[in-house]
Amino acid sequence: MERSTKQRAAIREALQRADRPLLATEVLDMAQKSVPSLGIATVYRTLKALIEQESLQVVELPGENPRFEFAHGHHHHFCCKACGRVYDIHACPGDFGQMVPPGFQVSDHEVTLYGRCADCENAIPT
Amino acid sequence: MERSTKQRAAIREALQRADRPLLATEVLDMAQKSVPSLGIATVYRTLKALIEQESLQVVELPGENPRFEFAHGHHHHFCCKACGRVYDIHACPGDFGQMVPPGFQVSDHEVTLYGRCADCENAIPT
DNA sequence: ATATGTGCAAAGCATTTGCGGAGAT
DNA sequence: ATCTCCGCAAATGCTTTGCACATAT
Repeated sequence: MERSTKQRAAIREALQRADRPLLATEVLDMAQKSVPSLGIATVYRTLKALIEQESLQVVELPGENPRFEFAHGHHHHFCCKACGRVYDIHACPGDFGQMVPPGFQVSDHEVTLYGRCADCENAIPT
Repeated sequence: MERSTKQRAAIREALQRADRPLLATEVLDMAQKSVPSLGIATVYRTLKALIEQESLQVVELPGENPRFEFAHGHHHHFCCKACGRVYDIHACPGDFGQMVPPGFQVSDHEVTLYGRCADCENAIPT
């Protein structure tokens, strides 16, 4: 990732503007507002490069395509079953060391919560 | 899932024999030992049906293809970074309700732990 | 001027689906 | 006999890659 191009700027900006992890196609759609000719291949290439340099992190939810967001420390995610939006959760339950059998060493963990976000709770129920 | 066929028996048996969640291709390979003509489409169709009737559950680890195991209650998984094996963890941290912003409702959660399993801890370090 | 970056289209994978024939009931 | 199931191959959907042209340096 050496040269600075309008495509890369647009992709960065899309990810920065969003307050949530974005799908590759969402990055494309948003970035195409500044660079209409942008292709999906460039999006994937740029995402890959940003991940390799650890600027981006990947958010993988079961059964869904990967989402991408700028790395901002250890956090978890909440997925709203009603609207599908994924929110960052900055709280962390902490250590899981005592959950595992003796001899096992926990170095890392991932937590994903599911439910209804505030917006959907307040809306008329299905 | 009504008729009983040798293909379905073989697929079931593969999943039952394994002491760990299996990839679709692993199910195929194992089941083909009893039914060599078995096709991958039948594996996917059968897995899908077993999931729908909640006999099977899907284990999705970030960046990996889904694995399948017979449902056996609420539990989580531990993935050994050294050997790649996936272990069931039957402990559960419990309620995550206080981790989310006000108005959010948590109905479900998933926890994946990473680290080194007892076998790899005892082996010579990398 | 040169090497990297981009867009397009084709290729790769994992998974799903349509269809005619095989098999369970 | 009937209706479901199977295997094959084609179709999807997401992601990657090859190539020729564009462009940042």
